[in-house]
Amino acid sequence: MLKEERFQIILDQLGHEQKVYLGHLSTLLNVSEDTVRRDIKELADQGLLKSVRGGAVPHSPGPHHFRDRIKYDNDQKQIIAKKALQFLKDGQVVIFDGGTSAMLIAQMLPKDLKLTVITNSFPIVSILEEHEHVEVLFAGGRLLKDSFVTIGNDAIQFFKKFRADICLLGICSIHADLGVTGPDFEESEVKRTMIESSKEVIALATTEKLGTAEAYYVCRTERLSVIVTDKESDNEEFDIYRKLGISLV
Amino acid sequence: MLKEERFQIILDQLGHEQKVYLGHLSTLLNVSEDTVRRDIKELADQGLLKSVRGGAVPHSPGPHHFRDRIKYDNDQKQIIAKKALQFLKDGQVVIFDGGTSAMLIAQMLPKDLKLTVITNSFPIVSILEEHEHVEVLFAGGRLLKDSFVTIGNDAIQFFKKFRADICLLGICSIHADLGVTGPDFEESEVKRTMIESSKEVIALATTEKLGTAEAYYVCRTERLSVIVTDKESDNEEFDIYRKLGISLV
DNA sequence: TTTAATATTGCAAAATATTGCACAATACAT
DNA sequence: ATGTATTGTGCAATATTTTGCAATATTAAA
Repeated sequence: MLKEERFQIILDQLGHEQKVYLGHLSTLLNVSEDTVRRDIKELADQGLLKSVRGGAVPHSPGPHHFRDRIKYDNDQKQIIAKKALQFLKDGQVVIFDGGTSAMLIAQMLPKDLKLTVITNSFPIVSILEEHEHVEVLFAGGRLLKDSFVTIGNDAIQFFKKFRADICLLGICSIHADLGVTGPDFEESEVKRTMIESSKEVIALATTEKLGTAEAYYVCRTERLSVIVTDKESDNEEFDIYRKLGISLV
Repeated sequence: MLKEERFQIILDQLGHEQKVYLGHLSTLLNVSEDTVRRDIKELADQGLLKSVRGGAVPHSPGPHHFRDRIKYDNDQKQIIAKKALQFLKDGQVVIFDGGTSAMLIAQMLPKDLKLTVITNSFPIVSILEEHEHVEVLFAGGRLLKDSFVTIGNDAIQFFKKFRADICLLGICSIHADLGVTGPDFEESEVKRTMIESSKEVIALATTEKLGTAEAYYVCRTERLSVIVTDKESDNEEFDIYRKLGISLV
């Protein structure tokens, strides 16, 4: 097997997963772990991935300090992202929220999927840049430097112009009675508009966020069409949301 | 068998497969591995495939990452960027155009300079992210993937909202009579609006762009306050612009 | 801390590349 | 045709790269 073939396979893996393990690759490629390590090092030097202890993670071309916020060793969001992918179909218009969950979905997006993506997140743009069949519409506004999205009235007015098929909404807190809430006023304002401009809202939430609430209101729980979590959907603690007509995945 | 026949067969193989092996080709073409190696080398020189140890893989054009492209243009534009810095003062509102020249200025910007930057360029945002004292206002719109800016009506309407002190304008062509012109209609539209929204326009132009013209009109030459070039300003070919009241740097 | 997992380094064997060269095939001029 | 230059080919000697292994160092976790 050519070295280039191994490179290709490793990079392919990172297109789908958010991490690859030395041991796994070693058996998959039929070479020693040392060789895999050296391959990874070489790819890392080319900036095509990031070498980490025990394996490798994708090199996100986005702003550096944003990348650090992603916890790669935490599989929860990756599970969520993978589950959420099933809802995206060719030709849809999709609003991507600025959180890390939506970002992971963008990273896993098949390269041949044809979408129109509307977003206010810079990292998402830098990921989708490589997707030939994705048209990107970006919401202007004031740059919020710590989360790398635009906010403010301009962003809000931008989203109001659309009627998207789906909104992928990263969730801070969901409470059956109190609805969806977030910790930042302006971001919550923008999220509210994203939701208003979409037919269906798919909430991306790790289970520990269920049943909690924060200061700023985003939307009623019933507005969500689907809640994608990292746990099995037959969990009994989800029943309360099912009663509201929301499907859980 | 003709050498050209072998070339054709090798390239055909790479059309179907993602790789070819020396050994395989050697038996297939009935020549020694050395010859195959030489064939591959020749094809690689023509850029038709990529030679790798043990065989060859299709030549991937590779996504020309916008940020990388900067390294090539450097020499002249760096001079320009350095000269242009003198015009930026604390507290100003500055529109940054999407070209590489403006990008270099952003990269050289002192970290303690206090500015409000308005732009439609993603690379500029990712540079200025690290500048604590720079507030960034970003123009939304449709993403133009090859130059990494937003364009379209949304971008135009965004710029119309401001009255900036300075517009840093990357120039495609300047002609004393025909004015400033560019090769892309939509980008030129946006540039026009940037100019309308600024008190002063500082043009960033390598000298070979002076005296040339392209298809799409941007603005009259007299609208420029300053032209920053890579040559000494006492050059006689600049006189024609001085007569129009433009300072050359 | 101790312990287990992972990384790094040096090294030798195997695979592959490069080089120089002899010779064959072809082209090209006379 | 004939000789000559040019190019293409295979072979062998040599150089380089790749790879796996083992010894050692480093890191993360208990």
